[in-house]
Amino acid sequence: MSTMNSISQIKVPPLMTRSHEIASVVRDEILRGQFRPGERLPSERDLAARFGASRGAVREALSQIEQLRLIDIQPGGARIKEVNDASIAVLGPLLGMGSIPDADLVDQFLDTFSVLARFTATRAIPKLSEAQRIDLLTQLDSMADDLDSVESLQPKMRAFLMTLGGIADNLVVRLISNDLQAQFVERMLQLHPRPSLKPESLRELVAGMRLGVQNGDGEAVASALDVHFLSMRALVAQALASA
Amino acid sequence: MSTMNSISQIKVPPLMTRSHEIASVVRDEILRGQFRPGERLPSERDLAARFGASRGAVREALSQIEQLRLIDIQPGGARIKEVNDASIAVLGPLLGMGSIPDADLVDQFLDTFSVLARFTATRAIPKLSEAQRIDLLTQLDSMADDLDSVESLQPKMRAFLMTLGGIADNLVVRLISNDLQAQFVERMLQLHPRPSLKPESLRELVAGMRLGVQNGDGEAVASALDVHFLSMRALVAQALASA
DNA sequence: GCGCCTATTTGGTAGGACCAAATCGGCTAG
DNA sequence: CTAGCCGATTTGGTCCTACCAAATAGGCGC
Repeated sequence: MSTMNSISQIKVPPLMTRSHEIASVVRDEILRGQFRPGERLPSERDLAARFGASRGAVREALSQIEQLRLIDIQPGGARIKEVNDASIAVLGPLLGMGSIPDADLVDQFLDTFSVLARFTATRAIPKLSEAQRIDLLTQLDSMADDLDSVESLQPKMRAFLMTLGGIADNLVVRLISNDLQAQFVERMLQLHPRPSLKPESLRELVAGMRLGVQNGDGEAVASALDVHFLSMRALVAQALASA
Repeated sequence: MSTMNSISQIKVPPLMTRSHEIASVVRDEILRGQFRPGERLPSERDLAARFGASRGAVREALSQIEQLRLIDIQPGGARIKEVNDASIAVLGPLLGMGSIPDADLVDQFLDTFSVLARFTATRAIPKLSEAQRIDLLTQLDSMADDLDSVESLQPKMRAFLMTLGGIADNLVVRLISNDLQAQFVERMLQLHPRPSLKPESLRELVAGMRLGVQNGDGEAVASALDVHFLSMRALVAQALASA
């Protein structure tokens, strides 16, 4: 009945409940380093009073922050933990704290993402079925059509990588990519000025990947991706510096 | 005052509260596929009745499951989402569901982890300071002493990789590794029969990494790790098959 | 100055109550 | 008989109060 559901539903404002509000505020305070690791968080009752909320709402909020491994809730008090030991889910908040994202962090993200893309490619290409190969080639040909418009290429690129991920069939990497996607991508898209790759670079990327797919050469696809992400990183660094 | 805290505290039973209990049960039911994506979860009141708990406890539990991106809580009802779109934090529960971990999933984990280790090595080695190089060599020499005892080598190996991670200085990878560690490692250690690598293989690994560290050759260290993880995967697959 | 014991604080949990939005049903109009 | 509307019910969101057990902190006694 609801087939359109699986496509892409409208971006509903994520229903900011009281507990999510409180969680995001407290979470950001922790990420900002306003508490030393080991230190005790204010009591639930204090927080409730501060936010003018019920203890229930505060408890839900703390429960969420605990999932980020930012705090350790125990009878006696919740204690702050090291940010370095937290969950990957803190990356998004960490990126969104300043007015512009931290350049180092963005670069680390791109570096990491490129490695995961390379990984996916090298695992997927060798086990391509003929149908899958044709599918990928079709996608690449479609990408070759709008190399100058970053806006229309990006979703195709994303779809291509998703297809590769499906073929590689590694749930671990897939879930990692989910998280990175959830944490970063939307925030990256708000970047101004938007970094725009030269059409020649994009053509090179698509052509390189196409050749690799055709020859069943995963390393070739991976190399093309490497080059692409390298120039991407340079451009983003430049964009962030000038912002 | 509490310096021993930072080393390694006793494994306190993670304080299973009512909400965590409920969360883990419901979470596992979802992971087991007892609900179709899009389907509605039983209402908070129903769950409370079923578990003999208060609605508050159930709400905290659902709030945690929501953080895993397994459900979507909305006025009108909480809806199940695709497991494939969930957070990386579902890996642990996914592994721990059967009596023995799923062999494919474990293999995917090791494959992924090896890529991250390789990544860390290639990024860390080129920017080694002389002091850091000596530190790493010292650690490797210490590892060379107990090659036959997997129990004592493993923590040293882990420490070595952590040191590399600190040098590579990539927060994204570090957080990913945190999650994988949190999800997998303890569950892997419960494996019976425990896979035990041959001392020769371990000696090869340590020697290979040592050479790479000495020459500032990140690719060499990475290759040694590759080989190591490959034999590891073979052994684990074998152990899981015979279990 | 040190250690023990109590009073207080803190998280854990239950239960009840109210609101607004979403859902579901039956009813009505075409 | 169908289609659409409207109201009753369900559901999540939030608050409040109360009580327990464990941890903490502070004062007392040695």
